[in-house]
Amino acid sequence: MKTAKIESLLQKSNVRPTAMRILVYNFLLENEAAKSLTDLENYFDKSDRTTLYRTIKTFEEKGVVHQIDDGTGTTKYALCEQGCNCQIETDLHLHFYCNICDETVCLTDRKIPHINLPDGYTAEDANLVIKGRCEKCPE
Amino acid sequence: MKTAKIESLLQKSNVRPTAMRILVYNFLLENEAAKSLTDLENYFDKSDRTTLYRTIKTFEEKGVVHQIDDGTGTTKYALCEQGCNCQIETDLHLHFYCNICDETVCLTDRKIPHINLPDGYTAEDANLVIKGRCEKCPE
DNA sequence: ATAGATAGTGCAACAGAAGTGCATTATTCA
DNA sequence: TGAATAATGCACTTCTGTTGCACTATCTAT
Ligand SMILES: [Mn+2]
Ligand SMILES: [Mn+2]
Ligand SMILES: [Zn+2]
Ligand SMILES: [Zn+2]
Repeated sequence: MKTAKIESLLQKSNVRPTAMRILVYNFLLENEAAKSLTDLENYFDKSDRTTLYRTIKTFEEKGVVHQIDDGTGTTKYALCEQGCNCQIETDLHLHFYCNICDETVCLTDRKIPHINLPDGYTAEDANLVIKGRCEKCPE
Repeated sequence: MKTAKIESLLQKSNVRPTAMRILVYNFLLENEAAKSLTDLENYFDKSDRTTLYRTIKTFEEKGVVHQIDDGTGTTKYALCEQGCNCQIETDLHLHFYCNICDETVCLTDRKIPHINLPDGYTAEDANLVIKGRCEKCPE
C-alpha cells in the first residue's frame, strides 16, 4: 500500500501519520499474522522499544488495531477490519493460534457463539482462542 | 475437608502429600475462585514463592489442578473436578472473569461449543473466557 | 518567518510474573 | 543407620509491559 494511502487512513482515525507510525502500520498490513511488541522491536531494530510501544497503544486507543490475547503470554496486535467497532464494543471474532508455526491469526468471519450463563451472571465481553494446526502447516 | 482425606487424594494423584501441599490443596478447596501464584504467595506469607510455584506446577502435571488464562496476564489455577481428564485432553469448560470483583471461576458445566474452522485448520485445544459481572456482584 | 504550544521520540529505570541453579533439609527405603 | 531421592528456600535471571523525563520535531497563531 502506498504511503499516502496509509497516511490518509491514519488521519481518518485521528492518528498523526509520523514516519514510524506509517512503517508500523505497513508492517502490520503486510503480515497476515498478529504481531507482538517484541516482534515489532525485532523488526524495527533501529527504533526504540518505547516508541513502538506507544505507537501500538495509540493505534489501539484510536481503533486502528485490536489486542489479541492468544494464551502465549505475550499480547499481540492486528489491524482492525474496515467498519470494525472495537472502540465501542468488542468485535467478537475468534482467534486461532497455531501450535506448529507459533502464529496467531484473526478469524474475523467466525464470531464467538452466544453462551447461556448461570443465573446472576452477565456477559460484557468474551475471548475465544482455538489452538491447533493452521492451514500453512500441513501434516 | 480433613487432612487425612486430602492426603489420600494427593496420593491417588501420585503427589507426595507434604505439609505445604496439603495446605495449598486446602486453600484451593476453600476458595471458589481460581487463584494465582501471587494469591498463594500473599496468603502463605511464611512460605517461599518457589515452593508454592513448584507445588502448583506439580499439581498441574499430576492433574490435580488446571491452569486458567483469564486474560488478566496472571495465570490462575483451580482444582480439577473428580473425573476430569485435563491430563489427557483439555476439559473444555469455559471460565468467567468478573470485571467488578476481579475473580475468575470455572463454569464446569458449560462446555466450549464446537466451532467450524476454515479449510486446512485443525483444532486441538480451545480457551473461552467470558468477562462480565458475576453473581456475587449485583448492580 | 518566528515563537510558543503541542506532540512524538529515546533513554533509563522500574514492576510484576515466571523460571532456574544450587545448597540445604526432609523423607524414603534398602 | 546410611545412601538415595525428593522437597524446600534463597538468590538470581529473563521477559513483558510500563512510566518519568529530557530532548526534538511539528504545528499554529501572530
Ligand atoms: Mn482479531
Ligand atoms: Mn476451570
Ligand atoms: Zn501454522
Ligand atoms: Zn464479581
